[in-house]
Amino acid sequence: MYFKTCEVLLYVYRIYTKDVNLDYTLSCGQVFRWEKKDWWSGVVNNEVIRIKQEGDELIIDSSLEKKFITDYFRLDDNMEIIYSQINRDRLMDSLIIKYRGLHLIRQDPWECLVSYICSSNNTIRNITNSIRRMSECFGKKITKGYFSFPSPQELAGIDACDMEQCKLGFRAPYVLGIANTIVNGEFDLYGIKDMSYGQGREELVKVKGVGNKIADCVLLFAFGKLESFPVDTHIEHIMDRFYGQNWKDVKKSKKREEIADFARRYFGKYCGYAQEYLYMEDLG
DNA sequence: CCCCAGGTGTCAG
DNA sequence: CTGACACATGGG
Repeated sequence: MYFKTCEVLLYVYRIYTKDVNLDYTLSCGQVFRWEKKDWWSGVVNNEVIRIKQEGDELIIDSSLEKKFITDYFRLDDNMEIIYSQINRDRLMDSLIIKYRGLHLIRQDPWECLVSYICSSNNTIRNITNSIRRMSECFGKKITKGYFSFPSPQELAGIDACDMEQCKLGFRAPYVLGIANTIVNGEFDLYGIKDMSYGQGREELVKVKGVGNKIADCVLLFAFGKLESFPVDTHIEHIMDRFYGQNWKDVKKSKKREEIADFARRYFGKYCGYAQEYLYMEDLG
């Protein structure tokens, strides 16, 4: 079904789903460019998407087709199997009940990488504002108030002075540096898609500004490596609280890696999903 | 003034 | 190899 408005061809269609909760999915902190009014609206793949949920169906207003939306929101994930695998104790059982339908999202690798570079020692509010400013300053205008996220090419030539308005602070040189290494062919970000979790991580941590945690975020949120378990302050906090006896003798500098390894053993190959439910819970 | 925020690079010991 | 510290920006 389609109709014409403001000289732009808009398509509205529905997707029937099971075990999807759009509000949890878009507000759990994994993405930074979605906003909820009546509908959720965001920019993905240089297009505006408006979407809302009515019961078990998603109503989508976008020129992006159903296949893209299904892939982006991982609507084909078999949540019954994933839940049964990660549901190892009372805590996860209660989180699955509480946040049922929270899906991981399959983000664009470049936008995801830059977003999580911005996340280091920062607040979600500041991250969101920086990403919005980068889009407004260096992306392309799509429609009123909506800008694409700037490509590596669009950021590669930019002078550090012109980046200051985006308020990335000490992270700006990392972002500009990575954009340049991608454009000149030194770093093949998109090639990581075909690598194993371990190989991809090795490649990502070679990048200046990317450590284990940011690498794990990109591997989970962009490349769909569900065995990735990013450990940040929130995850460390909640994991200490419920499973802390398992690493009480581990040195502080090794602790986050130990937590991630424990989670892989404990929650299994879909532990990335467990991570997002734990993160949601610790956000409060 | 202090502290902290989806961490990471760097540098003495 | 380990721990301490700086790194911009914004808010409590």
